[in-house]
Amino acid sequence: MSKDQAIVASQRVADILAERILSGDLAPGARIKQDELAEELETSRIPVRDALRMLEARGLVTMRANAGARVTSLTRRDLEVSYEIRERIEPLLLADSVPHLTDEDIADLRGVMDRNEQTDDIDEAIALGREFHWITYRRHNTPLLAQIVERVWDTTQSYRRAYMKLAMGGANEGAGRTHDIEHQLLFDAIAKREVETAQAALVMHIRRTRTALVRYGHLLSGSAGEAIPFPPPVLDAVE
Amino acid sequence: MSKDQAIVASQRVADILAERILSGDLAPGARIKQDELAEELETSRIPVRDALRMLEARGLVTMRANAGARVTSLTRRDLEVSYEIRERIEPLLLADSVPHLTDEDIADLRGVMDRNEQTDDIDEAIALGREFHWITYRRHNTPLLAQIVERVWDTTQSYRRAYMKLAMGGANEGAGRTHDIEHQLLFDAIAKREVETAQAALVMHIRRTRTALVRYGHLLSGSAGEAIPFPPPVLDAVE
DNA sequence: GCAAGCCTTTATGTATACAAAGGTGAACTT
DNA sequence: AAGTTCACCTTTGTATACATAAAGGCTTGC
Repeated sequence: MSKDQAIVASQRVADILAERILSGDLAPGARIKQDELAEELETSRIPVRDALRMLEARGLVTMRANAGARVTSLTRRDLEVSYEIRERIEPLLLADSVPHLTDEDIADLRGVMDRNEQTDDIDEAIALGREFHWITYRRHNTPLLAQIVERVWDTTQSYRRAYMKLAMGGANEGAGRTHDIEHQLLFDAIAKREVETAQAALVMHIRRTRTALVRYGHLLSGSAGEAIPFPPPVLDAVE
Repeated sequence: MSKDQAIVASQRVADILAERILSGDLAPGARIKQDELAEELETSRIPVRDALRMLEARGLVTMRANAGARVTSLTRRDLEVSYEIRERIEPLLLADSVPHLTDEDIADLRGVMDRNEQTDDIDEAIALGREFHWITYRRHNTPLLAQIVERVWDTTQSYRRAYMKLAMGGANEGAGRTHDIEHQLLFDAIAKREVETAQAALVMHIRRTRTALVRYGHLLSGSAGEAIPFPPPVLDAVE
């Protein structure tokens, strides 16, 4: 009873699949075959189907009857809108959480920032960035809102990674630094429990990320920007 | 081939179940047994399970391993937050749609308003109100955003109905009229393609609905307002 | 040589059957 | 009499097997 050992197969499959998608192991648009997964994870197709549906609920996977499942892919427009959504609703979540954050939470935040300064691995930086924000949301009392926010984070994570690898890879050293400074601003406001200041810092942070991402967007993709229904991946074609 | 004849069983089941939930036939918190549904709809439990997962993706159903599925129920807090979310993201969807609305769309809007004035059946008024707003969103180009908005509408619909039956039932004749006036304001702005005015009207409309709903909230529910995890329904206990 | 249609192949959708987890009620103990 | 425990029963989770639809390659005709 250490934690909650994978109780049901479908949940176990869902966890593994989610990890693969979020880690970038499976890129947006990648086809997911039920048989393959079932055999690899030594289970039947039923739990796999269940898992796919669960991930569809999280927005990570898109299914179409008789046509299989794919890792959800976004158009450039969807990606941009995702950030506009975040800009508008994450301040709500933040305000709901900040007043209840403990000193220990603040210490955790500082810890994440420290770890972030000591790494230059992009994948780790992605994970730490995510951890940072979710600590700030840790004491929320609005599961519904948190669920929506998490969904947007999930579906955009692959693109965020693609962007960062592009942006960092170039001579663009300043980008990461700006990001860190914004986190610092957010942290300071949170540490002082200044909710509105923290909200403002968060909005600025998300907005700047969006504009930066849009500026790189046309480099990332071959997409015209039209809303393409299903099969064609937009960025990061898997093959 | 009149429309799209129920192609796959799971989709058919999902459609039927969704209709029952949205119509109020199944109240929040109601238990859904796979066997029952499967037998009634003359299919096996597999498509039923699939359908439940689909509805979980839409937020209409909440599942827990080994404990069954229930119609999603919201706490008072969740309900209030839902409206705060709507207030912040629906203007985005509206702005995305209004510039592309055709004259025919405008005519449809007027038609819905007319039909609404001629009815005093609450269930029909609910449906018409929903139809009205979704016509204004009809020409959007952001499926992801629309999906999130639809989800919030879906999960709150039962509560909206419960509130309206309470509010209208009383001597509160003015509530419905206010609602209609707000729709009229929104319509006028849209007809003139004044996006920002329309957004302002929409925000006002949602905000007023929220405050009205909160004012009645304590009458509707026995809930203390705490976020209750799973089984206990909050409003509209089914038995 | 190219295009179109049929056929094979492959993957998904569904049914039946069995295993296992949860909840409920009754009986027994304190 | 009240609380607790155990067993049964209900309901969900999973595996195997079969049906069906989509996709791609082959053939055939022009």
